Amino acid sequence: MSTDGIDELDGRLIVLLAREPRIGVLEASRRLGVARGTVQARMDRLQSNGVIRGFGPDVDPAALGYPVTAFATLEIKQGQGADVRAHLASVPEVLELHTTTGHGDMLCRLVARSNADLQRVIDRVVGFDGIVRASTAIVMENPVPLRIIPLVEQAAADGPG
Amino acid sequence: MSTDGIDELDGRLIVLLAREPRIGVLEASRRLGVARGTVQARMDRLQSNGVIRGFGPDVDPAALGYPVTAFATLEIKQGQGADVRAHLASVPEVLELHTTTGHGDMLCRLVARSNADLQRVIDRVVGFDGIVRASTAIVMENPVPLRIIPLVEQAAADGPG
DNA sequence: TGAAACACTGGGCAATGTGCCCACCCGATC
DNA sequence: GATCGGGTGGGCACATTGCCCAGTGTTTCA
Repeated sequence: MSTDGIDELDGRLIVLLAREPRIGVLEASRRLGVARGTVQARMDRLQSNGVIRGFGPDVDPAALGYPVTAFATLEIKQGQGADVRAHLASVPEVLELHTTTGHGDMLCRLVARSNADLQRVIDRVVGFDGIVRASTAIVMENPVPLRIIPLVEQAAADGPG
Repeated sequence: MSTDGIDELDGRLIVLLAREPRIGVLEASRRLGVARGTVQARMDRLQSNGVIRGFGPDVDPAALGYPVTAFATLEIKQGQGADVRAHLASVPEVLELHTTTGHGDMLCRLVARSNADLQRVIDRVVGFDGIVRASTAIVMENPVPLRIIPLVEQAAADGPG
């Protein structure tokens, strides 16, 4: 079993990678003041740990032509969960989907080309038998974009284990 | 001004990068069947475009020891927006924050070490003067993790402009 | 107390990829 | 008919990678 948690060096490495993703192993080792092999080993471990899932390109939907983001809370008909999940997964504008506690609900993140287009997306999302009701909140501002650095620093400070 | 939208080759490149983030420019050019310089130019353009924001490590909070995710809807006292934003930004467990239409609200994504720990996080989040009320939905399942590939394919199919 | 296990260091190697050139070609534009 | 933008295919020096090694300190455990 991989021990949860990261130590201080792991933390510094992840933060460094987050801030300057294109640097290589050698440069990272210079910045961190450790040997190259150490960085190599840490990165291997972090990835096989699952702490670092990958280095996918961070694509901005707005720059793709989808500047509108919204969150939709869905109420699902009993027993229709699997069908609804499959349906939502087939809609490209659904960027993520969670099932949550509360009203036996789902929460999904949507994007659209415009407010008018959002209507089309929502119609497509809710135009499915298993969905009883949907309430949508349109995002106006994003004061804190998805981030991980503060949490990494916290986790590193708390120490491994 | 950069024209919104991507063409079919951009799309294939992004999808390729998303699936195999560690491949280099040369390998990408081989896979796509184009010259290396083309890939180089496309990547430069996509990044200065803002379509690709970067290649940050994709860190899994669960593997850091924060397996619990929740979404909190916050009701804010009039005029306290800026203070609340600053307060939430100072909490590491707040991974993102949006202001939304609806009840003049905010929506934030939280993580915690456990359900019990979530209580601590929520107390910290809402223990601030400008926040009137909070309702929290704990994530049970994540049938569609944050994704971008289907949207990229859609955008590429729709063509540039 | 001794031995083994582990992580890190610092170094060396061949192979590969990178950044940066160039000349050339082609289609669209004016 | 010329120009321009984007793609091609090639070449170059240089840096980096992946992989090896032996040596060292620290911790763990018998």
